[in-house]
Amino acid sequence: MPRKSITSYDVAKAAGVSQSAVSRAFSPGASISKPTREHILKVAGEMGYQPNAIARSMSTARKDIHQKSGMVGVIVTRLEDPFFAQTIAEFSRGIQAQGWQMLLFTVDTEAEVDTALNTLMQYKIDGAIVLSAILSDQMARACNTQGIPVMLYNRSAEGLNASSVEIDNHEGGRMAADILLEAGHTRIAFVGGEEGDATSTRRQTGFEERLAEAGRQIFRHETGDYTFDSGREAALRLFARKDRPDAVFCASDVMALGVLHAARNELGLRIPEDFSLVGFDDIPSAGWAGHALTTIRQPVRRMIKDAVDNLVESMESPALPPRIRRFEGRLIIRNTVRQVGSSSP
Amino acid sequence: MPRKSITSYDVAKAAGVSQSAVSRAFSPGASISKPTREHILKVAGEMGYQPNAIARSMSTARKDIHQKSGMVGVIVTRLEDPFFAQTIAEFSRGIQAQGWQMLLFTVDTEAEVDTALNTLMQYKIDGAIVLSAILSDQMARACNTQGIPVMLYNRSAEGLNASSVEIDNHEGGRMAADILLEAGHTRIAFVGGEEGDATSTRRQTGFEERLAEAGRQIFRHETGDYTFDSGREAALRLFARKDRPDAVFCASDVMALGVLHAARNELGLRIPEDFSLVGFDDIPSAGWAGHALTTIRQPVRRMIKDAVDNLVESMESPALPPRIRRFEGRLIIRNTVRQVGSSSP
DNA sequence: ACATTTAGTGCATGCGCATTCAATATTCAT
DNA sequence: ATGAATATTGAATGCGCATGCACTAAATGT
Repeated sequence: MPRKSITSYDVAKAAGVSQSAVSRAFSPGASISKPTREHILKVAGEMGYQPNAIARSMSTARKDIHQKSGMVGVIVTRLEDPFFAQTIAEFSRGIQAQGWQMLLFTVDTEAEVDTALNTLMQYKIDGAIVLSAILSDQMARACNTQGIPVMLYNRSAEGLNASSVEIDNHEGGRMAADILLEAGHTRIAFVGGEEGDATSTRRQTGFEERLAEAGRQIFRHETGDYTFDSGREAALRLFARKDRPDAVFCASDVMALGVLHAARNELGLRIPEDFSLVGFDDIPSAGWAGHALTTIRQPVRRMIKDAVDNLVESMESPALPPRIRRFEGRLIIRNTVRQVGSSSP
Repeated sequence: MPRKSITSYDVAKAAGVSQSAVSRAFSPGASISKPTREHILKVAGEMGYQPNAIARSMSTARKDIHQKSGMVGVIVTRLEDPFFAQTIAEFSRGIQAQGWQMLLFTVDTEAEVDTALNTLMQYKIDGAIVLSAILSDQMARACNTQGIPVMLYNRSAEGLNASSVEIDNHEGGRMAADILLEAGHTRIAFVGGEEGDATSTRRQTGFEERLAEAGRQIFRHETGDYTFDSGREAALRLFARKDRPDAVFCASDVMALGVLHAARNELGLRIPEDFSLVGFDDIPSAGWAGHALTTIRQPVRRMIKDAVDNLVESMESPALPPRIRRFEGRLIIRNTVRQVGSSSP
């Protein structure tokens, strides 16, 4: 039998003060004497009173200032993916550390982002983070109008009047090509994301650019969807033919691991003896001893700290202009690329 | 420059009706004529009006009925763990599918759960889900008083006046012992969670019980913290001595994979030739070809659907009594336990 | 045709809090 | 000690919406 919860009036009555006093007791920096505050806090504690964040949000909706809810909306796809899991975990900690709450919305396709953001905006979020997806011009403008800063993570916000934090995908692609070329590979395959996927496309472009500089081009191109299985299937297709690649670059570690497991344990191939493999992201499992995947590392911690800090700044000073930030990846050499000088298979 | 957002009054004026009419237009089942509703919806659409969920929540706080916010609080630890990532992903979809939003709170230790729940309650969540942790009696009672149903996932709510959904850990432990005994193992090690961890303890108890029935006991006991590295380190310790185990049961797949990688790739051991390995959970990567980990599967999908459905019911009918539900795990036989009849190492 | 129900609408109110304003208490400077 | 500046306090108000209530228009019954 749910009972009405305790309000500031109840506390005020019990403490023999006005409701205003109670409100002030719970507002850091408010004009109230120390003894009064302590007394109220004591009484409130005994009664188990907690200020109602919803009501607080209501009453801060004044003039033309956007009402503050203390919540940050986060929109994410494929949360089960290790890369996003890690990302969300970091975001959650970062957001909480700054005193905000995280309203999480999962979408299955990029097309749902606008709707999701709309829903979250009904909850008067103070800011939004969109992972690996982009919003429409229109939606970005709507957020702008409402004074809600938007942070795109893992995508560029160019031309959108939003902030963004991402890895330099183009340069990352170049790095991958670099090490594969250096190892002397000639039949280099690429496993990317779905047609039109911005991240994959950038990685591919950088990869091809570097290849071209060496007078080469992608030997074969397979399309996946960033899942392990899609990597596995790509491998099955790649090695089913007579003319096999001697190296594979995957647009993500998860897909690379799919290739790795399929190759070693289903096709009986050796890595790097039979072909070299390079991933992207450096998720935790890429470093597991049995994988030892050579990959391009994203400085996730730093990127997320930067994203959170920037978003918080924008939430606190709505006038701040958006900022687009690109981080450099780093090649992590492990054991899936053959050493220079080894003989070609 | 943030502008005041559009309110129902603005729409009312534009549509030539009262604010009440606008409110009714957006409330399914409210008393309003079809033409009026359609006209209002049209005008509202043109103006970009969206009802303010915060204000809506405020005004539904009536009488002694708890105010509804449309938000479900979710408290989680170790979101980066594949098991939890998958769990949260499912919960998120389930909660959204039923029209609720998810307010996510990450904690680092079980001790923070009470505080976290308290914070979430300030946001007037309509219900709470706590993953792999337990709340204090006191907190449970507080939720009860406020009419907030609590769902414990991966923990039993026995004696707590809360609902819970979990796997039968005891029986799961027995299953693991079963297959290991059947394979003829005699020096069986256990890698569990930290001292006092309820889940690990239950799995261990069931495991030992079955072992005892066969006149055996745990050969060696190692303690981990459910991370890959802790599994790896446990393996290093287990196989550093002369008297090595011939089988290892880990309280989680992640730790089992730590053991597997360390054994195969750092210690040069073969699985299952040198020792058998059994995990728990059946996370996606357990099934990867190169792992092929024999494990106890949790019917995650079903469990989460059950948890969400039950919580939603409780949120909609506050009088409903809590319900404790235990699911049965299933042994998934893959390739990390030696076949019966093979010779002992 | 008239009484009675029903549907549709607007007005007024309150949810719990922060905040402005005016009133009072306290402190400080001289 | 005494006026001025400052610190505390309470009363009153509004945030945006849902809803009880009163009232009118339409629909139904006899």
